[in-house]
Amino acid sequence: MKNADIELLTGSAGFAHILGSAPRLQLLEQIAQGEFAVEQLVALTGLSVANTSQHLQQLRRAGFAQARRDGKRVLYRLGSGPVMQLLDALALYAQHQRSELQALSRGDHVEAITGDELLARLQEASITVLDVRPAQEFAAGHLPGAINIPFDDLQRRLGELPANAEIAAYCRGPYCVLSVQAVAALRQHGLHARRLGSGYDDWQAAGLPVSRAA
Amino acid sequence: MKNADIELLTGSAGFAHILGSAPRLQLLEQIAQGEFAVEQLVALTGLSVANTSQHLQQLRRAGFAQARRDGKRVLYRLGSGPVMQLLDALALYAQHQRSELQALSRGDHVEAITGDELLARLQEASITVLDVRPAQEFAAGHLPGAINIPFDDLQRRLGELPANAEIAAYCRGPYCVLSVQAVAALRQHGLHARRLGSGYDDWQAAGLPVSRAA
DNA sequence: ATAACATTCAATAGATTGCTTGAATGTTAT
DNA sequence: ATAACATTCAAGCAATCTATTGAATGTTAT
Repeated sequence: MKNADIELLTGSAGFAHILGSAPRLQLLEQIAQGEFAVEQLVALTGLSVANTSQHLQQLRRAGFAQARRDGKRVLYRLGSGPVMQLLDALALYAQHQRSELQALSRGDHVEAITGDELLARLQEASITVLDVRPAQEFAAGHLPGAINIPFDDLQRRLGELPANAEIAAYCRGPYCVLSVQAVAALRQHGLHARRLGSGYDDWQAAGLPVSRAA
Repeated sequence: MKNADIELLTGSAGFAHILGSAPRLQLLEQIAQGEFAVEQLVALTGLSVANTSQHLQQLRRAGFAQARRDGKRVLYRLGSGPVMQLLDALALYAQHQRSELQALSRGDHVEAITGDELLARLQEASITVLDVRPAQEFAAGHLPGAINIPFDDLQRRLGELPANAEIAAYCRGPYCVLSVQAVAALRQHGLHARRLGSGYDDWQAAGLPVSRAA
């Protein structure tokens, strides 16, 4: 193994270690939504002031957070690098594991539906395909017969979905955060939803049929 | 904050904590490339047998690895969930931070190039645009005038790139792992490369011009 | 059965981390 | 200047994690 790889590896481990703490993740969740002063974060997380400050500084040293002074308070915001992507991947993984555990304990298989099975069931109209990507991406190309409800709109447009038929949700990649969250949300409302194993990109790359425009 | 969110959060922290150890990351790197017995992993990492086994079991409990028995050895492979996506995001972040530190110490700005600037410099032909996505994705649509060298081929096709002109590399998303690695590789070979701030998806979504076919 | 082997379990000492407390820094208002 | 405030620094103890050791489990070959 090359030296540079090992360096990168220990670096990665360091960053992961910083993320391996619930209080720090909670702080990151907060400052991902805007700038917050330490005092506010203390109120939101229930930690002590000094403790919060120290966590924030670990986040800052790792580049996960940036700080700027405004008067006598210090405002923290998310770092400029690909922080959200990392946090999303982490949340996605946690969600995936949790749902898999639940599935095991229920004997219920959350197995993602495959492209072939989907095509077959589309022809007999026994399944509804849901595209949770933003409307723009949907317009640029989507699976045939899919209906588009961007994830942000999902909660208030649940009524547009059939209550009894099966629903297959997808978005861009095979492990898109949105599609997993969408399936979780749909199930919470009693709908029979599964996730399409591959995302739109894979579908397209495999040469399967796509539609354009609405 | 909702209760379910906190649960997911502590879950995420747990997973991140498992990743926050260089030996474990090294083990994951190895088994990401296929199945390995404990003995082999011991040889590759230099850890003790018992220690390796314990790390592997932590990885297994967290779903990062799976094990199966083959005769008197136990073979480990990557878990079935979105493990690689998480590892990639982590490696990407580490790489990003490292290059940013280097840039700071050199006073050199690795600032990603913006779409507007790229368009302007394309018109005066003072820049070469490099698409490092797989050929299939490239064929489905790419930036005007871009040349396609998939990342896997980059090392042996370096000669196709202009030695003096500036190069802007991109792939799918704004923080695509490939484009960052590509820029790093190009710079190692003395080429003047930058990363396009947005990826192809963003470019397309912004309504900027694209070409199809080669 | 017995022996040889690969892996896992269990227990321990050493190091690291997290949270608390009290003092120090830096900023604004009086 | 002085006081009030927000944040950070520094030290200490409890809790946790790591790597090591030696024994235990399970598999194959003799």
